[in-house]
Amino acid sequence: MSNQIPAINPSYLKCSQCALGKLCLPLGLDSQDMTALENIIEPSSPYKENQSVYQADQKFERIYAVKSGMFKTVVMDANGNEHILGFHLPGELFGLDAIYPQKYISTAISLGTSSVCGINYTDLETLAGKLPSLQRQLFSLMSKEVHTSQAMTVEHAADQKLAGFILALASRYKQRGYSETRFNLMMPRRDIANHLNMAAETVSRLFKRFQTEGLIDVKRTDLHITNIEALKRLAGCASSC
Amino acid sequence: MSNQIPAINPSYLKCSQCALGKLCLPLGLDSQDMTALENIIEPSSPYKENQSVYQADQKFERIYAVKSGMFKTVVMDANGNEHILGFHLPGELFGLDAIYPQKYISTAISLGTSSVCGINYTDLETLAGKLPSLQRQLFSLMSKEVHTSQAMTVEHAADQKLAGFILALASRYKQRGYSETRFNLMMPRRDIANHLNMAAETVSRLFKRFQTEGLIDVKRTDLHITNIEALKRLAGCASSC
DNA sequence: AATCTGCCTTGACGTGGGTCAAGGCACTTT
DNA sequence: AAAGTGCCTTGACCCACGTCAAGGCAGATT
Repeated sequence: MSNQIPAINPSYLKCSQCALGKLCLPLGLDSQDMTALENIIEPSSPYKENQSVYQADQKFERIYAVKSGMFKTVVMDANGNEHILGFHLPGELFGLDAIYPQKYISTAISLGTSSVCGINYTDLETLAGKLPSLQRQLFSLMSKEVHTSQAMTVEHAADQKLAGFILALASRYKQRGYSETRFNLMMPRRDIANHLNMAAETVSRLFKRFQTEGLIDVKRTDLHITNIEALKRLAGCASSC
Repeated sequence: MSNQIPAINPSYLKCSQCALGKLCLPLGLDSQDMTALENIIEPSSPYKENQSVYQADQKFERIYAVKSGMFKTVVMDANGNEHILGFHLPGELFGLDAIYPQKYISTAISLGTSSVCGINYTDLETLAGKLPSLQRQLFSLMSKEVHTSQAMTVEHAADQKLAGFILALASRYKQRGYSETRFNLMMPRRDIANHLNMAAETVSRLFKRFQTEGLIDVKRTDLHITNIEALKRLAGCASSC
């Protein structure tokens, strides 16, 4: 596992040329402000599967925006058990939880080939002080992050949690302009189970049950939601509506 | 339940005179910046037990800092089940999760007699753009909030969750200059259970087990931690270290 | 001082989901 | 094409914890 940012690929330099602009940090910035932001962004060339962007306990320097692919953030408890805090899709930030303690809490790992933009946090703070629209967007994204983590704690039973997880992914893919009802999970059952605090066997059995009940259609990591309304009813709407 | 801020009590006006200054929003501000912050703070006179500061779905206008007592934030799912997202101690902010959606997600309710400072969010944003130390403190507090919500998702078994909950309270009381090992829980068993997604009976049985094992000493809401190291070992340190 | 009310405790019982173990399926390596 | 590897599925079993029900205790009410 590497914790270095791979060499810069010049073709990836500009937020203004990035398809994710309208979801990511630049949301709400005019072209002049966006240029200022571009000057402090450090795009990376792709990470291969299972490479780490940063490790837990490492000194905090940058926050990261996902450019392509998917990343997971993982913590280890005192007994050596790993726990996946979350999965991060293109346009989403990670590393925000490191601001307060000034060191990374989790280790960030790529799922499949994936790339990020690194943003030096000191520079970002300084720039946010100058650009009200950037400051506003940062507060907004951090607020969203708080909400997302809280929503997860609401669901109770295993079927609710899994339904909520699927719906949260669906809604995030939809925002990004992908299909809400058909997408690739990217991560293995074991990772889903770990993230939701259940056994991989339970995920497998629930996928089967959802399929029998006509809610979804899964084959490996390829997921098709066939009855989104019923899925929302099952989830109790906590993560989604 | 009221959702009005009670009339201003002049004796509560100044952050600079507030014992919580070093924990709350003013942390890191010099006296000039603190004066600017004081001008946008709206202190409230106390809420009685079970009064609401704001209701879910209400338009977002202010974030709140706890001045005294304790508040809980509660959401209701589609099936009408309430879930307690968190408890808020003096010097802690709540309402931050409303920034992104621009409406309150939860209802905030006082536990016992408690008071808050309201802070108009638009004014706060404007001021944060002018005062780098305030902007920094806001980002830092929001990052902490993200971390807290995430930490909760790590614990797994009921005994780990309850141990983690006790330890998190202990550490927050310690930060505030109160005893780390002896404090008042403020909330009934039912609220603890709800927050941790378990039955009130389980909380009762676990309290008893912890007591038998010499970890704690509880009588109603009065809690005494008698073996904090063992409690930390049990929790797996996720919420605490 | 007696009754009421809300909260907590304790016991009995049932079940959701974890664990263990075996096998299947798809992709990789040779 | 055969063997290997990793992931997923399925079944059997069992335990932690939820649910239900009864009782205890402390503060409020009269």
